[in-house]
Amino acid sequence: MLQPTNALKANRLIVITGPTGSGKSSLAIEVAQHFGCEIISADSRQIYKGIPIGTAAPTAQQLAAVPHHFVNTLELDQYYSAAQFEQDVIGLLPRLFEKSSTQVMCGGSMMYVDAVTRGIDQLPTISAEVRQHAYSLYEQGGLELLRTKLKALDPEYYEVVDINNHKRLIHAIEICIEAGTTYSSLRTGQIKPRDFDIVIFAIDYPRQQLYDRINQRVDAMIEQGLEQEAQSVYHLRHLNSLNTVGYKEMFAIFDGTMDRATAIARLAKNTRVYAKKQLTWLNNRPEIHRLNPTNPLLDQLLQTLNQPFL
RNA sequence: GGGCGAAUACCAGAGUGGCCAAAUGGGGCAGACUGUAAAUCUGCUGGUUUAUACCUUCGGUGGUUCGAAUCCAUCUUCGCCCA
Repeated sequence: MLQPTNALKANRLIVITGPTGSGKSSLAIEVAQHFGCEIISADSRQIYKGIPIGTAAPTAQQLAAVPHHFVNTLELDQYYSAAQFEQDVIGLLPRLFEKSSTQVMCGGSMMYVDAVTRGIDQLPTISAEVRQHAYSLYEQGGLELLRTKLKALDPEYYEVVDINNHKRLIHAIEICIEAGTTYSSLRTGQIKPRDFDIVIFAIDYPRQQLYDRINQRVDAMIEQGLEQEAQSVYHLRHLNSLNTVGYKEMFAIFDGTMDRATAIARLAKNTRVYAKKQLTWLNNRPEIHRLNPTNPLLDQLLQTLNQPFL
């Protein structure tokens, strides 16, 4: 059933997402220029400083052409999350809407996109002590201990978690401890209403073409000096922000565990795998408008926006 | 010309009479996902709409055997060694 959501609200957020290498950034700039607005980046890695090449962050020219938010703003050791992103974006948008009633968000971190477009549940922030405690459980007793612990803390959630995924187990345990209640009682899964319209687009390349583009982009990154960039942050390799495709592979070269050619091939492959995961996520969001890259993207996007019912 | 070794699924590579449609890795495909998510985790990967089922596979052909990827013969190709 089509809902007449367009133009009901005063403001509108255009979201451009899709797999890595599909050309989101340049389309976002076109769209932003068309509407005279700014760009909110929804990218969990471009937000960090010092890793522009490997994360294919907007270039200096692109940044100069349109103001970008959430790019190159955090130190590599700073904690950040989808929930913080939601809060930050929702906090920023009113100010942006004052300048233009249409704004653009662009990025492939699907959880970040969801955090803004659908919202995520209110959960307590985990203290360092609780986090450390949860991880020490894993170190001491592995998955088995985590399972036992979670089963006692939150039997309901235990029934539905992926019990092989230590991150999920740990996180659930953390929340139960921190909140003093069960994680399942805090999981509403409800979509938060927003006071602005949301229209989401993704550039839909045929798989093979997308993979070709990714392979080319990896070569370009190497030419631009990805290896040197990785070298410059090598000493911080343990940070989550660097547990990232592009850096992991370069670090393996420095470690001497992989030769250069193998590492580069692996980087390309891991990027393809990442793109596939994004596609899987996209497949679960039928409301997203797919743009056909063989035709002018901006035109298609504007045409969709002009339809009376979205 | 002689001697030896090898040929296994998309690739690499185990298996050397039944528990083998065949380990494992790579690659490929598919999926999950509510707080570090470019993270983390899962399934499939000979065919048959389901399968603890059946069928077709382990270079070719022909044998031995109740039973062969595994043993024998022979052929083909590749590698190494002696000429």
